[in-house]
Amino acid sequence: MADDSDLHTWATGRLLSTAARFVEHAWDAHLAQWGLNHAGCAVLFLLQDGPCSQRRLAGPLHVQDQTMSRVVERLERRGYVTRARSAADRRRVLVTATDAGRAALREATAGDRADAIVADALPEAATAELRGHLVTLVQRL
Amino acid sequence: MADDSDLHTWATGRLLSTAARFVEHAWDAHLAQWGLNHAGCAVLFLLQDGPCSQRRLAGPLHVQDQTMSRVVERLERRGYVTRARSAADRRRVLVTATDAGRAALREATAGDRADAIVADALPEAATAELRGHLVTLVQRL
DNA sequence: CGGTAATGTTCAGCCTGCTGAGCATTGTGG
DNA sequence: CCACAATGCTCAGCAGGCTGAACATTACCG
Repeated sequence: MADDSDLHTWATGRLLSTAARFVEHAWDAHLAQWGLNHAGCAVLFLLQDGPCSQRRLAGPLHVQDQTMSRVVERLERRGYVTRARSAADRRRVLVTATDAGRAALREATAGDRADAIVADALPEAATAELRGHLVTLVQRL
Repeated sequence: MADDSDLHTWATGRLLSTAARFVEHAWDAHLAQWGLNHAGCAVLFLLQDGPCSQRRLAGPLHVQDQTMSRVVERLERRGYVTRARSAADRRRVLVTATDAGRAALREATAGDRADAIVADALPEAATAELRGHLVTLVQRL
């Protein structure tokens, strides 16, 4: 309790990181059932629209190419994704979700479990406000 | 722009992590001038009240002991902190800020640079709302 | 056509986080 | 007093981030 009383004196950045870590941790714990985590889950989500190069996966997620390379490698090890050099442009690596990958994504995200984590701790109106401010923050940075 | 238009469809967790990463990155870039980062900076801040065991540093920051161990080790390498086994309880490691550490903290945090990062992207009222929701989230998780 | 720039991945290395396990010290109950 | 639990820290290893640098492929321009 002594900790939380000081919470208001923290820099907003630290507050943000801590909250993000907590939510991410809870989400990862749920995804662990399928050998997934938040990063891999986001990639599988993007792959629903069809195969995609690694760079085109990294962009929307605002992550470096090098980071994406390893996330995809891990997904490949788990058998949720296949990688193949593109025939049209041999620099590109085309990432494709496997049936297992699609199934895992479907099961893991069934019932909006992702947002339930936040929804359990925050009223709906507050969540909407929070999301709005976060979107603005991301867009401006 | 195509990326940001999809931002509203993201899970709140991903939104939170991305925003946190962005703010942290900007903050780290500023702290790099003194060979610091967000983690070390928070530790130096806590040490203002005097020497402290590593566990008592990890608690308020909601971080594992193992993580704190390495953050403090890094601060020690930079000369911002000294470590010594406690005489009263030889299990404890007493961490003490050096003059250099106190000076670095003072310079790095001068002018509220930490919150300026968020303040530049978000109006004051929105920041207050955001902070309120984050505090609630952390307390409930 | 050929040199140079741009593109897309990967490798090496660092940092913060986590888990799991080990180790020394201290506290405690029989 | 001594075995056993609790405490405080460290080591090993993994994962997601980042930077910097290398590499092959492709695009472009003189």
